[in-house]
Amino acid sequence: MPPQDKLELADVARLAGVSPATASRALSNAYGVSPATRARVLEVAERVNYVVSPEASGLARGTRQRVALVVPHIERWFFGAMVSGLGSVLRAAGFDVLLYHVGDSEDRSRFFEQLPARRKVDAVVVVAFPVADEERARLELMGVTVVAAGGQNAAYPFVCIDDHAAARQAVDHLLQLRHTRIGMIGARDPAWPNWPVRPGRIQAYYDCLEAAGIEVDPALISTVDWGPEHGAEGMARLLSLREPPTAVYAHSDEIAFGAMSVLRRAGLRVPQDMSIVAIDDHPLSAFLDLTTVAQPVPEQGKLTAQMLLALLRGEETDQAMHVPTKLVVRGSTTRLRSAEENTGANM
Amino acid sequence: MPPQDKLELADVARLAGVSPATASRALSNAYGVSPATRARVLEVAERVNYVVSPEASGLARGTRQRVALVVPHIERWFFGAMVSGLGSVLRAAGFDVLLYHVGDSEDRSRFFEQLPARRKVDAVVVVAFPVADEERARLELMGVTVVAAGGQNAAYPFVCIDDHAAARQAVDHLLQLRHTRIGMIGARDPAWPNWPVRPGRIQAYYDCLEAAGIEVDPALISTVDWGPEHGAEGMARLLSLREPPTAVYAHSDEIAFGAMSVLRRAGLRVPQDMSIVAIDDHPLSAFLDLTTVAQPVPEQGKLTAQMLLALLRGEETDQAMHVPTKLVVRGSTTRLRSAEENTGANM
DNA sequence: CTGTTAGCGCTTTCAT
DNA sequence: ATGAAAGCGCTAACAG
Repeated sequence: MPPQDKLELADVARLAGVSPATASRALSNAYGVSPATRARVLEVAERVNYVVSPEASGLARGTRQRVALVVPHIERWFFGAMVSGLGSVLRAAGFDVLLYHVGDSEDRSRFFEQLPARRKVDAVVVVAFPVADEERARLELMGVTVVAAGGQNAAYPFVCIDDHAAARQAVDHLLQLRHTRIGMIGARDPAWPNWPVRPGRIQAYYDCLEAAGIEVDPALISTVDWGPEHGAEGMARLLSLREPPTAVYAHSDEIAFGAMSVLRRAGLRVPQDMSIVAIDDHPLSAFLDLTTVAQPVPEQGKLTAQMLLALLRGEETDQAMHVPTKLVVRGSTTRLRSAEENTGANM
Repeated sequence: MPPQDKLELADVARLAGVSPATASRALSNAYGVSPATRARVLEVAERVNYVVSPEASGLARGTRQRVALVVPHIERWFFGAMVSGLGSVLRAAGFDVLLYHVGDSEDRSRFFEQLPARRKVDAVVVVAFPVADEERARLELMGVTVVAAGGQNAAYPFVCIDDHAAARQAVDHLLQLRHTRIGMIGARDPAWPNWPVRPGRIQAYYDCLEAAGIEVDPALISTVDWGPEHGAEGMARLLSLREPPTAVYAHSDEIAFGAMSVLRRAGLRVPQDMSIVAIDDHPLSAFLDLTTVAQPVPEQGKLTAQMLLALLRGEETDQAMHVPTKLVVRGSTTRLRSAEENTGANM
């Protein structure tokens, strides 16, 4: 009996010999229905394969049970993993997930201009991207709870890693390996030019070097768009310096992958000729032997969702929540060798 | 004026000095409203920031304007890219995207048992996974259009690559490079044991070797779960053979990445000691110099969505649609060298 | 515990 | 071209 969805509550009620009201109560397991009646209604509903109309139910009860996920780059591991974590707890809580993929700045502005999620959701989660002031103003029009997953977003409660701490783990690792000429390949997001995506990842570089008494050489800092191809670009630039770094700290594993490919092509060995460390622990990093600072991504999604649910229940929650990161030492970093034991570090 | 969503059509109508009926017509740009009136209504709606209640509107007009995407592994590039393609055309057509992430077999059976999307969507897209018969039966209960993206699914209209052809491009490439001992690392999905995920990718191996007059050595076939860690496993097994292959064809780039890591650790060089080719053209493949058969993923998503929209409009469409693949030769494959010019190919 | 009665906010005949 | 009125399918008082 295919399009069984033609059956409505009234039918079930009639079949069960009760009023629609009672049937409704039985189905939504509210109080005030005798076990026998409820059982009968449930049995009938089951038998005829009945499901409530969410539109009607939502209209009547003024609820939506839906949350919007606004995601910039769904095809990237990080965002997918975040969505996966968010989704699992939201679904478990009976919420449906409406996905709004804002791949480029055009999608982005369309989303905030038109607010396609208006009146459709109880909350929105902005996944790992900074919300501009005007955008925040627009979002406000929706009048719903907003939280941020995987990126600090002063404006909303958020959960993410402590970028500064993570970056410190990376840079300190290099420092401990006695490197002093440490390059940094930083990432910006082309969709948000002039917006330092992860200020903490930059600041930590300065702070660590300073703490180690090393003066920052601006030439060693390369800022590129996100992505392996640009990581490659950044590395190439560093290699072209008269005095290249002996180690590089990349803002993300994917940047590092690109950097490593340039090194390989230049005939330089990792880690002997160049140490490299990054942040993320991408699923492929173990296979590329990349030393990195791991962050738990699906967990961040789950925590964000839990925070959101608490907020929706009207509970108080922290404005910020940080999850810990952990340095994973693999084969891409090694102790700086002194000049005499060195073999071909300078191109 | 934050929760502006309290305004209803009636308010707009009043403010514009018309009846709700007229206001409704004006907003849904139906016929039968004088330009002047329409303009006035639109102006008011705009000014007070009005949006229709999708629940009420949907209830009244019996429509949903939503499609469900059922996605197995959202954190993997392939699925994310597919979703991105699907989403862009669906959104452009005014549909909202409901995401159902079925990560493991438990999620899966829950999805098909409970059919959480019932009565919520106009269609469902199963993204790159085979639907079992019982599952199809359940899906039927929803009484909506179903299409498959990125994987053939005899049961539903679908768009995907021709696996057999793609695999042939890969294996023939190896054959042309004079390899004769060609290994295959095939992938199965742990969530669907005993289900050959991509039969065409296996069959083509047999067919190509046969066409080349080479007898298939079962020892050269290694079937593993999806993922780099298992690709590594598969490669290790092949390497442990008394007479290992000189080239390997992997079902997917991510399998190949794992395989390559094992080779590197074993001190074997790619491609000198082992050629390796795969299918996908993962965004990182260019940086790992992997020869592979590229498939256009977001395009498949777009095409699937277009096919779905056509179906929803009641048009006829092809039951199957194949997108072309293309061999991308990079550095992981090379001509088989004869024994005498060989250096250390046998562990 | 159960039935009756109003709506929820919008669309859509059917009149005018 | 516009308005009045009757629902769409369900839930939430309010009685009993």
